[in-house]
Amino acid sequence: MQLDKIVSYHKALADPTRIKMLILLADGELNGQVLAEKLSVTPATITHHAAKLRETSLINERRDKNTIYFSLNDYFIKNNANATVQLIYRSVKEGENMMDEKHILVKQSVIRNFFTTDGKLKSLPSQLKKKLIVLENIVAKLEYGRKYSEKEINDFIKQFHDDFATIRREFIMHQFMFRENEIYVMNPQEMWARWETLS
Amino acid sequence: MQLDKIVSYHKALADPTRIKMLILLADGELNGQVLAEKLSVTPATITHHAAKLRETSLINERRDKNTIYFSLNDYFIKNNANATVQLIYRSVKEGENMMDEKHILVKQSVIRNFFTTDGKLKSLPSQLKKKLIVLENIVAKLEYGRKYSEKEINDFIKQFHDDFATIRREFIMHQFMFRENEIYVMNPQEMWARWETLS
DNA sequence: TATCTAATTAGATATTTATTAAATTAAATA
DNA sequence: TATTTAATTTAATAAATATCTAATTAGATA
Repeated sequence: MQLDKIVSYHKALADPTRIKMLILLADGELNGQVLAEKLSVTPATITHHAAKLRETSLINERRDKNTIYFSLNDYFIKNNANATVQLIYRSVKEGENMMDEKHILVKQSVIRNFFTTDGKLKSLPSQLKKKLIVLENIVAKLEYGRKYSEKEINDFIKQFHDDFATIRREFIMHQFMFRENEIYVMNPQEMWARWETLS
Repeated sequence: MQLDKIVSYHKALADPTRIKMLILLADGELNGQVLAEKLSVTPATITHHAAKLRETSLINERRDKNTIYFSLNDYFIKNNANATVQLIYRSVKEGENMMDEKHILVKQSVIRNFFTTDGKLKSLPSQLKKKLIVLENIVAKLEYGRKYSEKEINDFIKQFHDDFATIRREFIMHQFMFRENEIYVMNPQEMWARWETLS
């Protein structure tokens, strides 16, 4: 029954250590030892919490040799443009009242670092959070509601970067756009959800 | 610190009795005795849970003589347009109650009208509410968590209707599924945020 | 093979919390 | 005033859970 899923979901987020884990992971993947160190708990405690977060699909895991790297589940980022995610993205280690301005500064800094002065994209950041800022900055220049052909999208992206195929794929993967029958449209939710999440 | 607020918020929603209370209150205000009766707990338990919901501003109270009526907090309604609230409201808007079977009849009626006896879709309803019922009924037959190629999705849909392209687009548009890089997956939220499946 | 490292499991403990019965409070009414 | 009704508080209990230490597992490497 879906009631249990709702309760499990909120239980997963109803613990300060787990929220802190998510905040740390929002900055990039980390393994158990490092999480334990940063949160001042033992690795066993991390295992315990990771299990809870995994059960509700909030994190992913990747194994490299005998180290397991945890990361935020993209789903979580995409579908939770609410206060919790805002906290996870803003709060972090800095002071709390600076968060709003701080985040805008971060965003401006990312844009400054990854775009040339005449608006071309130098390269796509590998860090998820920065990548989303870059993609958002590009997609925001599309006309909302308009349908684009694949060629139009390619031409549009080429204004910013030659590798239009990669960026077009990122739009779809991160749901900045939908594609159907070779026609591309912006995700309508994009207009507010993404902004809430990132700004 | 803001972290505590977030944790408290999720703790408040991390209990089945409290979620049920909110679902009941979404239908209109109720007093403690009635809530206790409907939820099969004692009034003392309602007092306990009401305190938790009040602490996180999820409910309001109104006194009339010596009866206290609880209701959902407007703030909660307006500022929590997330899956949990949507579920709480959806269940009410459809005249649905956890103990009530009326919504199942509505769904069965739609399914009877739009599907043939051997499970084929006659046509896609134009009315949104009915369309969602139909789409839900189809998508529920997919394996949760499995990744499907475009061809697999097409073949799957063709079991129900020839116009797989339209239906596939509807899946994406209404976010019953995600597509990433030619691979389709069910929206994980589907598991609990949308209507419960028939079967 | 033996050893090292990261992660998990098992067991124990302390804390939180959901629930109830019983006592108490607060307000209305006969 | 005495009674009734709804809600709360109190005290007790049971269940869940967060955390730790110690032991164990799984992989990689010397």
